[in-house]
Amino acid sequence: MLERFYGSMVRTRFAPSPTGYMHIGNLRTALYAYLTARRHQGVFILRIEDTDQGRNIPEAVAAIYKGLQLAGLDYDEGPDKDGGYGPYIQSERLPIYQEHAQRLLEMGAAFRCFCRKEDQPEGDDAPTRRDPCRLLTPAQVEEKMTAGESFVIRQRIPDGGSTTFRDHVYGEITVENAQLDDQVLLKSDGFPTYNFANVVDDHLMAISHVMRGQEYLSSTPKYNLLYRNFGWEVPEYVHLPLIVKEDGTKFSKRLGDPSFEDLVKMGYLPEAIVNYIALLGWSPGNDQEFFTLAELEKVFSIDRINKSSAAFSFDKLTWLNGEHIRALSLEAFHELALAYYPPELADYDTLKISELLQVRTEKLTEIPEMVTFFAAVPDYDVELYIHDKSKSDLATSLAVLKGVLPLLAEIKTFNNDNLFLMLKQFGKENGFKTGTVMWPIRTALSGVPATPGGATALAEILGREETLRRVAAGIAKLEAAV
RNA sequence: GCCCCCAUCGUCUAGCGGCCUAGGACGUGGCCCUCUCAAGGCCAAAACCGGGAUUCGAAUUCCCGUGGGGGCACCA
Repeated sequence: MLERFYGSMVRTRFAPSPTGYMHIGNLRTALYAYLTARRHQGVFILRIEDTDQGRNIPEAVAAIYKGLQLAGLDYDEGPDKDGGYGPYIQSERLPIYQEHAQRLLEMGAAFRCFCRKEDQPEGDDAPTRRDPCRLLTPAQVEEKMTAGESFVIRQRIPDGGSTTFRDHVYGEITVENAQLDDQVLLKSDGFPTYNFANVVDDHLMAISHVMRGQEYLSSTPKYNLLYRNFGWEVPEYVHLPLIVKEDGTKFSKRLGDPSFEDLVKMGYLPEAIVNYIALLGWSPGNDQEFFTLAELEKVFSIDRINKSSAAFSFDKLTWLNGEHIRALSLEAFHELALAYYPPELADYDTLKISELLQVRTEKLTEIPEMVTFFAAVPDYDVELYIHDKSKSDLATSLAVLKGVLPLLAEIKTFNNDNLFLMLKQFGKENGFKTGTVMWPIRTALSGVPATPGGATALAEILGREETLRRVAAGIAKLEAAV
């Protein structure tokens, strides 16, 4: 399906409006556009769509750069990377839109509309598709203009007929022109609407594949009419299915759903989010689910994009995040984990702690909770020593702890392997299962029912001195209870 | 209201007329491993929205219905 472009350059673009954050749907659009460009040795372009003067957030453009960088989507052309098709910020292209609107006016494909915004009907039903101003005579237009009345420029939709276009994922779509409205192309403030700017820019920037959300599907015929008016070749269209929540409602930042940046703050790795997002609406055709960006660049294909909307599953993202965490080198994971360790852990060998944590961490944010016991044993219930599976109860626990205390004090090399062998031997000699020996020690050392690593691993990290102190405290606690 | 789109396990999906007693993954349940918890291994429950039509044969093609989503802004 892409044959037509194998001979020429594939150029895709990501054209966000500066809202201050990277919406998940936008991230996926950017990803797919990026992957399509990379897959065909094409060019990926960043264009800023800041044509809504009432909605611009000053720092928002920086957020776009940051988001793309975080995701690893580097662009070949953009505001700060001139590729000869600039400017790449729409607010800097105003004369271009005005000139093109003028051409449309001259060929009769557009007209000036002097209606006041307040006069426009805004009901849910029976929208006026044909604007009354399209009937104004040149003299009337002249009169209103000299009177200084403000106006917008609207597209003149043909009265009859229909418009058909082909979309790569949705196939052929036909819409009656009667269904299309005389949309505004140029606002009264001189800025273009998205509907106009995207057509002009996509053509002028030689975009080969227009990739965007499915919400633009029904207005695409209007864009095609514009391309036809200008005599331009229509680009390839690739509309992407929506991303929704598991309850089927829209995934929206405004409704409290996290943005890309929010997800990172929640402890998800950017590469895991990118991996997960790639699978939301696309599948490789085999069973592989773990992908690095580099791998995606090799296998991504427009032909395998799905039509139906996909629900965002935090469960699956979390699992995939765990996969990415485990795929990290210990050093890389350690560096990430460091930021989540409480300062009290500084006394310990945190690299060893990281080693225990890596296989047990699904989200970085759950790290603090998993390691607090290293800093201090919480006030735990003595019942914690009772554990059926380990055949451990208060009596065995007390006996084990007491028997093991001197051994721990004497053992020459205080490390995981030696401790394990020694304690196992202790169990054998005293008729205890290994688990019966380990359970009370682990409990005394941590005060929590589950820890990253077992008794001996914790002991090694805590060191002989602290281990003895905690075991002694455990003995005291048990003696008080018995 | 009008127009457009979509429809396989709870979720993401494979399937592009016979290979389907519908495959994989997440999640869920069980077992194994085991020094707790994870990780890992094994197993289980779990789906083709409904009705017609085409065909020797339909999850796959067509039509109708139903359900869901999107659009109809001087927002993108």
